[in-house]
Amino acid sequence: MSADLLSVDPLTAARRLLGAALTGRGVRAMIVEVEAYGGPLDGPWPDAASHSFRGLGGRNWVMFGPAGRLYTYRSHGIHVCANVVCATGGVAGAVLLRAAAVEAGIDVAQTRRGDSTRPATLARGPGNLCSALGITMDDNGIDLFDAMGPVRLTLSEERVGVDGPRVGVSKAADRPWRFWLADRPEVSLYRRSPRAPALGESD
DNA sequence: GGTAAGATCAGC
DNA sequence: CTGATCTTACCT
Repeated sequence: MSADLLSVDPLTAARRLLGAALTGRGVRAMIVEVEAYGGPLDGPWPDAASHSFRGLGGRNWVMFGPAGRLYTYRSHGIHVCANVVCATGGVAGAVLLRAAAVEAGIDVAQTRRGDSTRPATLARGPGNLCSALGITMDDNGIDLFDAMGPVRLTLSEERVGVDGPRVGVSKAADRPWRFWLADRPEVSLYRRSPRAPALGESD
C-alpha cells in the first residue's frame, strides 16, 4: 500500500510528494511545492513551527494518526490548508501542500477560484490549493488512498527538487524544510514571517 | 473568562 | 502594507 511510502520522517515524505497527483472533486493537479512539519520532539530537530509541537490537541489530532490521511486546518480564520500525514509510531508529522499545477478539470478550478485567475495561480499557495480542489474542513482525517474518497493521492516516481526555508513561519524560520520543483510557475513566492527573528537567529 | 497570534490572501 | 475573520492555546 502506498501509504507505507509516507510512513517515514517528514523530510523524506515531503520529497516523495513532489510530482505526485492530487485529485479533488473534479480537479487533478500535480504537487509542485511542499513543506515538512513535525517529527520527533526528542530528536536533533524538534520543530517549534509544527502544530504538533505542543502535543496532542483538538486541532492537530490527525497528525498523530496513521500516514496517508489528510490533515486540514483553518488559517487566519479564513482559509483552509491541507497536509498529508506522514511519520509513524506515535510521532506526529505532516507535509503541507503549498502549490500544485492543475492538469485536469481546469474549468472546475477556474469556477472555484474566479474566472479571472491565471492558470498558474489556480492552486498557488496552500489556501488557494484547497480552494481550487474543493477541499474543506469536513475533509479533515480522510484517507487519501481510499479509491472511493473525495480527495485522492497517487504517488509517482520520486523527483529531485530544490529546498529552502519555509514560508511564513516565525519559529525555526531558517530551516530548509520547504521543497519545490525547479522552473515551475505555480510555486509560491517566498515570504519570511515579519515575526521571525533576524536571519541566522532562528534554528 | 480574556486575549493574542497565526503554516494566508487580495486589494490598495 | 493592511484588513479580513475565527479558532486554539495560553494566561489570569
